[in-house]
Amino acid sequence: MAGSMNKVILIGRVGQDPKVSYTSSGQAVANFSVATDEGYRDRQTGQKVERTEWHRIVAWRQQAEFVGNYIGKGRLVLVEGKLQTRKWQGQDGQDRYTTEIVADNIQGLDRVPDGQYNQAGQQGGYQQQQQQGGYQQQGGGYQQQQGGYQQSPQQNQGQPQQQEEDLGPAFPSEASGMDDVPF
Amino acid sequence: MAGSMNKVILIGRVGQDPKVSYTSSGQAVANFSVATDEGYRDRQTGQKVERTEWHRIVAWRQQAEFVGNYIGKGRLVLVEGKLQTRKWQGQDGQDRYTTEIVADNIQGLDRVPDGQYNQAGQQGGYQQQQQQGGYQQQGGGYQQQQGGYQQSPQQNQGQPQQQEEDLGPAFPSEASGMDDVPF
Amino acid sequence: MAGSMNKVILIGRVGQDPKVSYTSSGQAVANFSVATDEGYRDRQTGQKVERTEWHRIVAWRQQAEFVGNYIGKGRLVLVEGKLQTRKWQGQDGQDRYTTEIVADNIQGLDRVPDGQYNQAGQQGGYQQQQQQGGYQQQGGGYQQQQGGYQQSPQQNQGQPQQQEEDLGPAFPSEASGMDDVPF
Amino acid sequence: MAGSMNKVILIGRVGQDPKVSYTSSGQAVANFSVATDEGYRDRQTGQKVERTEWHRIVAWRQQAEFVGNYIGKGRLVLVEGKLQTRKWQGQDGQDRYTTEIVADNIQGLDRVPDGQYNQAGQQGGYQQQQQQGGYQQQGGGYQQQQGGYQQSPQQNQGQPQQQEEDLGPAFPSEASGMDDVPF
DNA sequence: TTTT
DNA sequence: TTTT
Repeated sequence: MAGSMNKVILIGRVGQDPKVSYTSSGQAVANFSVATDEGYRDRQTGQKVERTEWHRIVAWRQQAEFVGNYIGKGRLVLVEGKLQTRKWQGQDGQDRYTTEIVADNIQGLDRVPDGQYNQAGQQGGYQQQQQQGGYQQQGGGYQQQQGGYQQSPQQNQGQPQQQEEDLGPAFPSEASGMDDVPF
Repeated sequence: MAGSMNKVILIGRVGQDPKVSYTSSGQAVANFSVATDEGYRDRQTGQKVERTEWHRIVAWRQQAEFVGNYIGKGRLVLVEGKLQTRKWQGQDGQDRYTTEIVADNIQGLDRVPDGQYNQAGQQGGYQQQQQQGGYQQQGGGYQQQQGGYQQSPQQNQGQPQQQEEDLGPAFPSEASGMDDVPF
Repeated sequence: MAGSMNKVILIGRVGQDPKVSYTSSGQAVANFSVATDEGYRDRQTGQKVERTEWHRIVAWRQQAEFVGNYIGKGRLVLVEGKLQTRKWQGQDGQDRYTTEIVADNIQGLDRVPDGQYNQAGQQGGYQQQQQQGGYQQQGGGYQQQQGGYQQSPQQNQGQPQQQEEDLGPAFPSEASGMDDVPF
Repeated sequence: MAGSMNKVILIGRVGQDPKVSYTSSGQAVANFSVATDEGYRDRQTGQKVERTEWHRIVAWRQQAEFVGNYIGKGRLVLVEGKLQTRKWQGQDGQDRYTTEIVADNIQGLDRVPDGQYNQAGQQGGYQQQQQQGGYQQQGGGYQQQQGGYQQSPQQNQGQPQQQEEDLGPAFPSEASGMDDVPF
């Protein structure tokens, strides 16, 4: 713990509207992806190349609520957090590993599109927020989705990241029988 | 490229002596793991818990040479770099993804153990260095592994800045002929 | 040099259009200020307070040219660099110290206002750029301003930062007899 | 507050044993300096030059206590924090400005020298700690300096989060009764 | 999957 | 001096 630092700072664009869910103990968790771009000169051709890197972001509790209310597809965001690699099991029973940035600071760096944010703090509960047009599209939470993980594995074919199952389970102990999911 | 940042800063301990190899075009590449520790208080038990996170580091060219000469198992290091997720194929033919920190700044933060570093710059070539006791354990590089890696060059299509043979499988425990590494 | 890091990362708003000048050896240098905001809760009153911190930024060469062409008052910017404290002499002959961020990475995070940027790279020299409406307001450079520093000390009274003399001399060896300037 | 980042990360050596003091409201505050080194190649002579930069660090409350107990002259430390420029008045009545890093994360990166740390947590109060050889050299706090600092409380108007007596003059060489510090 |  |  001393003599240790695990810090990530990203600025990039959000790929899809974040998924906000709730654990069985009631903790909010948000998952989304951020793209960073890098320009470099190819060493062989000498040409400029643009390269996009995708990052998986996880936010908890108040950060997750903020994400659900204010962060949507296409927004430019600042994400500060730490790296965490989590183990889960593919359908073939083999171990898979996914690395994510667990965010402790998320900020929007551009304007919230008109009509797309939520007066969350002023108006009350989460259902209310959804009706007002918050960014999050899924409020069902993992508890209600547990059945779903095993019943509809085919949903994830060819749609790597934005289905319910996209990240591997948020709480691997609560899930089993996941599809193979890339990144 | 503008409005983008992809930055990682780690301070931690090196898990095993780095592997230094050379691509077929002669580029040095070093691979090693760094552990960061985090103390936190468990929300349910209220107890302090120590958690170790392992990070995969990749360094190229001069950084790789430096790593081979000065960075060994157990050293406390600073690593600054960027996140990069790379796709590879498991033995079952399925896609796997591995996230690494591509380092552009690596520094040792403690003393080099006596007799364990190399007067690289003063004495010439790489073979010479090895004989003097540099940290790297594998100087032969991936050339010896060609049977494994060069059979499927198409795996790396669309992976800029990475030679096909540069990094190998993400989780060495699934592959033959490599040392154990911490993850 | 080893075991050392000096890193600053700022995201904030540019206070005034940057000043771009040239040293006698022809190096471009840009100076500007960036405001960061911090919200905190006052420990005594319990109220939320917004606090603005101002940072002095210096950029050299290509970064300075970029700043002159694309960065103007009010823009949201990312600045990455290192801290540097520089000594200069006030009119009373006493030493003064000014801390600046020497930037190696500057990016605009919002849109360039219409008509306010410069096709610098495509159209040629610096005079040309100015006529096309680049952000920088001063192309004279320090060489031509050396006389001015001593001839018009009164210009700076009560205008702390955006006059020619505002930063203390960029190259203290080339200047003398400066006003007392607050940052 | 949103769209804002003010972050500093330093790794360097502590210049002198930190000063730990207490504000009149009982808050601990630690002040010390950290040196970072930078090697660069002179553009004119082509020679390698080593340059040392000194940074002023301020830590509050628990961080300050930690500093008093574990951080001493010569230690290699990690400092993470934010930039803050503070205004004060020189003996000539003129405004001076000092930029400091307000630390929220301080870690020692090398071993604590034998006999030089304090079993603070295990043994109780602060006086006890001092007698056991903690690093801090000044436990009396600014109370002893009231003659100098409390005469002009109005100097600090508009300086949130800073007690009037907390930091003293920026450049101790200009003030009486303080140790030499590196800048 | 984003965006310029 | 910026901006929300």
